[in-house]
Amino acid sequence: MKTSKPARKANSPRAQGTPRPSNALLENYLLESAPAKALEAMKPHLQHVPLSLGHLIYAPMKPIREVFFPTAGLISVVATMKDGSTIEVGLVSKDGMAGVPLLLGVEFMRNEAMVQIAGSGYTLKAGIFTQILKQFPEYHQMLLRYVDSRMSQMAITAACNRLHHVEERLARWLLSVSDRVESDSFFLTQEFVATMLGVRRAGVTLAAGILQKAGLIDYRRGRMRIVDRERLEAAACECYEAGRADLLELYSAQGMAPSGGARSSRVKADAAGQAG
Amino acid sequence: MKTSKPARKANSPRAQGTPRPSNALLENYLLESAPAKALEAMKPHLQHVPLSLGHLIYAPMKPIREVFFPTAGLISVVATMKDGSTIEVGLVSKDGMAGVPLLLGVEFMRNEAMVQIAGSGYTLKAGIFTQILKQFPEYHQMLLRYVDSRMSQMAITAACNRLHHVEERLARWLLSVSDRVESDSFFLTQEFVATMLGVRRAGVTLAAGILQKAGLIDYRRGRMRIVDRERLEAAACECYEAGRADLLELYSAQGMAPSGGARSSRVKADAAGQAG
DNA sequence: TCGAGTCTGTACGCTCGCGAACTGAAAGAA
DNA sequence: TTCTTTCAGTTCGCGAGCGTACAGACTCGA
Repeated sequence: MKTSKPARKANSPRAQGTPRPSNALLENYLLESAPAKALEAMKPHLQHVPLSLGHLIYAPMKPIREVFFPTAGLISVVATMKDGSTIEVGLVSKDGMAGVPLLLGVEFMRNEAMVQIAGSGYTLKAGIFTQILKQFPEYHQMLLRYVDSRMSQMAITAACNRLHHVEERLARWLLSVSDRVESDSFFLTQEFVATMLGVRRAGVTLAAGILQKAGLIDYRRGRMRIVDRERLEAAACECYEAGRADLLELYSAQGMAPSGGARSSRVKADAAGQAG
Repeated sequence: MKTSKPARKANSPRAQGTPRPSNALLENYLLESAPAKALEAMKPHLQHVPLSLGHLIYAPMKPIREVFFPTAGLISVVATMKDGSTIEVGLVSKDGMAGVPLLLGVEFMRNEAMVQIAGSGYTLKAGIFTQILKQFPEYHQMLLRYVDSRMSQMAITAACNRLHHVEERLARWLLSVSDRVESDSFFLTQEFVATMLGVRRAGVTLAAGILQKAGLIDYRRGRMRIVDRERLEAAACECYEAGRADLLELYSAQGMAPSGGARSSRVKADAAGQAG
């Protein structure tokens, strides 16, 4: 159960420092791995903007005015019921983009999307983006693979939501977030987490308390820190590994060169091992 | 609460008899609404095959050899956990296709797919299908909208799985199935339903019992019948309406001309009414 | 330094759904 | 017919998570 290799530099926010080959400065994988010409065409229209905590990126059933390529922080796609209860159905970070429906020829969002961890990102006007897709079908094709990975994550989430317990789900979720923001500590209130997991705030307190007492995480007034990643992974449900494997899949298919928690080399082996 | 118009011919499996304009003989909306040339190119390679109950269409993590366009019956995409627990993450019928990843450039399924209600459908070899997509980008684009609708359904399901109770979910699910097979009665064991909803079999018995006593459904040894659709809709969670609105969305965008439960004209109004 | 606002810990009764049985009933085969 | 198999109904104790409420603790700004 214990991996011999140092799977991840613990506690070091933004551990990677090696610049990526070509378009590394952009700090968003979907932009970085764009064909050179497509990127060139986009560049003049890319606007780097801050993503501030809680900001509503998309309102449900409203047209998509622009797409977002985060470079830091985290965007959550959230489903809201009539009675106000909510739950997360998608997670977007520097390894992805918000505004996926545009890739499928649909011009509005069905769910709302909001900034969950502050950061920054590039925006691109919907019209221009659509143009780019037409102009560079290889890029469009690349991005469609990303859609598949999002679908896959959603399928896992759908199952996880039903079949697993709060504590495991919390562990899974924290790990996923950590992977995506490439840091072991980040700002999050329990209230917020509860919204994402679709449980009571008090439920999160309880679950987080257990994880904290066990020394897996450290939680203090909005600041969350993963202390023992190994054991937190053990505490998470299988969905974490499954999701991570999917991401890796995507990365290798796209020729991306990511670094960090979601990309430790043993994942692939694990996933393959349990496939049979 | 009661609609004046006869929203649906009750108890008559396959109630529609009016042939659809052009490619109506095909009985699958995604085929029927294909551009004429694309369809022509596909036709020689389409094989009409029976879909027999329980048949495994796709195994998880295996390459997609062929895509399926059902013409009757129902295919479920199911997520299975290590411990054997399962839950449905997608529903495919004559209004859709199985093998969506191919549309996104991914050549294997992440989840398994199986026949849940016997029927029939067309198969098309993956290689040929991929060719067609390249050759007819308009058709590919059309199908991508279908992907969006599947994603949307999945998002709803993910939320529903977490936030709603067995009884409402059962009602929703039965209605969805009924819409898709275009019949108010069909064969289903409680065991099977439990698998789809991700609950115990006994849980389904209980929920189904309540619905039956209330006179909404009629359930007898594998045969399921919707008795009072109106009230069953009222018993279902909001997710049913939401999903139905999405489907309608898709149909109108694609210029499809479907008939049956999912398409009663009042749906649009309802959906629009609650959008604000 | 104090107070307002925000976030977290905890408690209590309750409901839903679980796991694990066992019984009964229907359908199909011999 | 009788036997076997499959499906449905029901029970029981149990645990997870809910809704609600309140108290404590931290933070920030006045």
